[in-house]
Amino acid sequence: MSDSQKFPVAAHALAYLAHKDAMSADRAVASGELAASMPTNPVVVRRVTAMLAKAGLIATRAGAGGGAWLLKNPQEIRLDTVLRAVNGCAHLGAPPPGVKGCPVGERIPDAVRAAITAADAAAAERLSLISVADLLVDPQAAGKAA
Amino acid sequence: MSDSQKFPVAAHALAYLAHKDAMSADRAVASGELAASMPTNPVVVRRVTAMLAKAGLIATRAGAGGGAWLLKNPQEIRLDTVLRAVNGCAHLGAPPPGVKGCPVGERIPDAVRAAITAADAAAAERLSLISVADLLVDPQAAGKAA
DNA sequence: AGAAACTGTATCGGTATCAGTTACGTATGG
DNA sequence: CCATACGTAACTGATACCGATACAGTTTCT
Repeated sequence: MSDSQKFPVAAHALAYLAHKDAMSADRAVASGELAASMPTNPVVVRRVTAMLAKAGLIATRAGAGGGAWLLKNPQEIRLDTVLRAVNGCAHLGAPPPGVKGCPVGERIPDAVRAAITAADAAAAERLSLISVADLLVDPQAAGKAA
Repeated sequence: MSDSQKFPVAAHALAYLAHKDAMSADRAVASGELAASMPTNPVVVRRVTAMLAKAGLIATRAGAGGGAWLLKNPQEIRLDTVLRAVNGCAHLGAPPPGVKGCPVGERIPDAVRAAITAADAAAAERLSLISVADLLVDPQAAGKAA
């Protein structure tokens, strides 16, 4: 999998909630409002917020006046957590299975897989340096965060 | 774009060429042989080797006895170069365009884009520590390379 | 109680991408 | 001349995604 917009949508939604100070049920933001700021469809937003809720980053409530709000401070929500919450990864592809019997054909896929895993971990580690709060201060802050 | 197998195929092909000591035209390896070691289709291999040739990593020659061979030593071919040669990237998705007029809705996409770019760069940097030669020594070497 | 707002989820259609295959023109070597 | 092999185009089937509609269940307000 992966040219998914889930991660960008999730990051945007969390930043929006942080900006709106949605830290409790009485300040919940509806999916329609979040969707309007992307812009995208409210259903797309709800598909993502449902995953974020399962990951414990936000809470949601149905019914009039319902919506989503943050369960943690924006400074404490790291983007690698967000990425994992929406099942995203820095997918570079999976190695082909390799061929039995050929000693080199058998081992290369494992080595390639190890390289991909290492790159994936490096991307996640970089994202762990960025918090949702960093997304609000200025467009360059996220890239500079260290 | 991007759950592509291009990067794994490219890495596998280069490692195979290195293993076969294909360092000159007279040791060229045909796409059929490369494909057989993945296994995949020869055309899939040629689509990738054509890109690697354009990037100057290998050379290819048509006709009987033709095929692909390396233009650089396996130790000198870094995996980030390979990834760029096949137009791959650690795709985490692209931010939605954002909404004009809303100050927060306008800036968040830029911040998200900066975060994604940073993660992508981190993945590439990690790959730059791994050479094609590292893929041959042992399956874990690639992950350990530093 | 009834209306209105909102979530979560199922489903469907349209679009895009990819792997694999076949086919063809071109180039190379015997 | 002919077999070999690359590069590329075209087609197919599979897969994934976004967006939209629909609906059941939940919550608030009057």
